[in-house]
Amino acid sequence: MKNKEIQEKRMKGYFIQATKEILKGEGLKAISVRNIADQAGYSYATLYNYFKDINDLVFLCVNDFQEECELFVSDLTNNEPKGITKLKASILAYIKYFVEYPGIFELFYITRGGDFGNKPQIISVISNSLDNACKKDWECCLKHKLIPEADTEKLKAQLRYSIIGLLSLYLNRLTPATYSEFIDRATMLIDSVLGIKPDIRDHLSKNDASTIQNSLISVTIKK
Amino acid sequence: MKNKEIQEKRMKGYFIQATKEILKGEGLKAISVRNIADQAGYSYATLYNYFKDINDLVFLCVNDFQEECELFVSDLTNNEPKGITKLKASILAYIKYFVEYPGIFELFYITRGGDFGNKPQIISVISNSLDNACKKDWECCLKHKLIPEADTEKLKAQLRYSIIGLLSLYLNRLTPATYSEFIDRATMLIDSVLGIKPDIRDHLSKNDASTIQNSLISVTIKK
DNA sequence: TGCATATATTAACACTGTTAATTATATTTG
DNA sequence: CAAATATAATTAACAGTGTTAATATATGCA
Repeated sequence: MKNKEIQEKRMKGYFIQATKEILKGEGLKAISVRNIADQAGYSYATLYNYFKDINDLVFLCVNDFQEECELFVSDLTNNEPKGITKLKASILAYIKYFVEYPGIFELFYITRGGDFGNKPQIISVISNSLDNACKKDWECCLKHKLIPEADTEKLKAQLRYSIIGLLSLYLNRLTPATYSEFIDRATMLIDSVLGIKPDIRDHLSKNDASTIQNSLISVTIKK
Repeated sequence: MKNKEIQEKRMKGYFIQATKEILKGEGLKAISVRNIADQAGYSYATLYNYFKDINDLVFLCVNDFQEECELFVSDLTNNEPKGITKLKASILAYIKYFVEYPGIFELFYITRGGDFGNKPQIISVISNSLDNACKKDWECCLKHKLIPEADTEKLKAQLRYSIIGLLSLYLNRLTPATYSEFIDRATMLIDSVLGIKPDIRDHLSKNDASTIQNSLISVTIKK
């Protein structure tokens, strides 16, 4: 029965779409079985014919949001000069995506969705979320030897963890209290992890896409 | 009326104690007004005579847990040789505290408790949680110039954020999947932030409390 | 069309936080 | 000490939550 599969996929799509809209709009706190079903135009119990529980449904949105996030990042950093500067811009854009959609941050890093053991694919997407959003930039930096290959994994890990922490404190604990202060700290954090000196060149480089800049090698922790 | 104040404080204490027990035991998911009231030996509505809502009550536990955490850290690191080694051990102990009590981690860094604007004291305790748990170690390292003073704030920030992220991924996303792997990553993270080279001395140093070791100065990002 | 199957819906259950009304308990006053 | 009052604790109720079982509706097939 091919029709059945098509219809089932369509139905799932309706619920997933509804869930995504609520998550991006009112956020995770507004997620409920009845809310989602309303938005999808069905009764709340119908949902259980297609998903085993509400977590199952909610976490299916992760893939779509990761795609959207990567688009968001590349859109926001298109004009940046390649190299460390663009890597830094991508990380900042990644941060801004989750500030714009706090519900998606909760979904990715906060909410405990019960039995994760069965969904290694989703866990993998989440764990590699930042790395994938900056994939091209890392490759570029490696290719041009702007970052020692031996350090990349350490740096990626440091960035992955510290940016989750930074966002957690800001979104969950209002620390720091203002957005501009938050962006300042984010910038400082990225700079200090990547070993970028606060420099006037940082402000000029946006309009200077000719050369690849800021080699990291000279300022990295030595082996 | 002095008696009234004493009695009120006592009553609050009963509920706070009950909340702490549940948080340390079954965790935050088991927290409910009726649950807490049961544990305290009162009816659920009685709770509202002493706390404006359940968040108000739950977040009053933060202070106690921070104290307990600092004790936990100093107990676990008493035998470590002072200096970078002890600082590192303290950070690891801090991590272990929250792995032992995931509910307290949720309370500190995850749960959104509504109107935080009115509780800057609690926010402050949370924001400075790690720094305070390692306060003496930082002071020692600074005093003996094991870490350049100019770098301390950056390093503290990096550690603060990345350890929250590390714990989030492990406790919320089971990444990595095993405890030993997690501890490995935690160790690597601390080492790479503090600039400690993986070294045999790390394993020997536990029984060598004679000297202060591992000066950071020579391996720090240069100014 | 009539029947069988699959799908959608309503009803119900056990929870949640919170408030209002009610009962029980202390305290103060005559 | 007894009665009136104030205070504290309790139960009842409401509007939510996720989930399941029973019922109603629509679909596909002979």
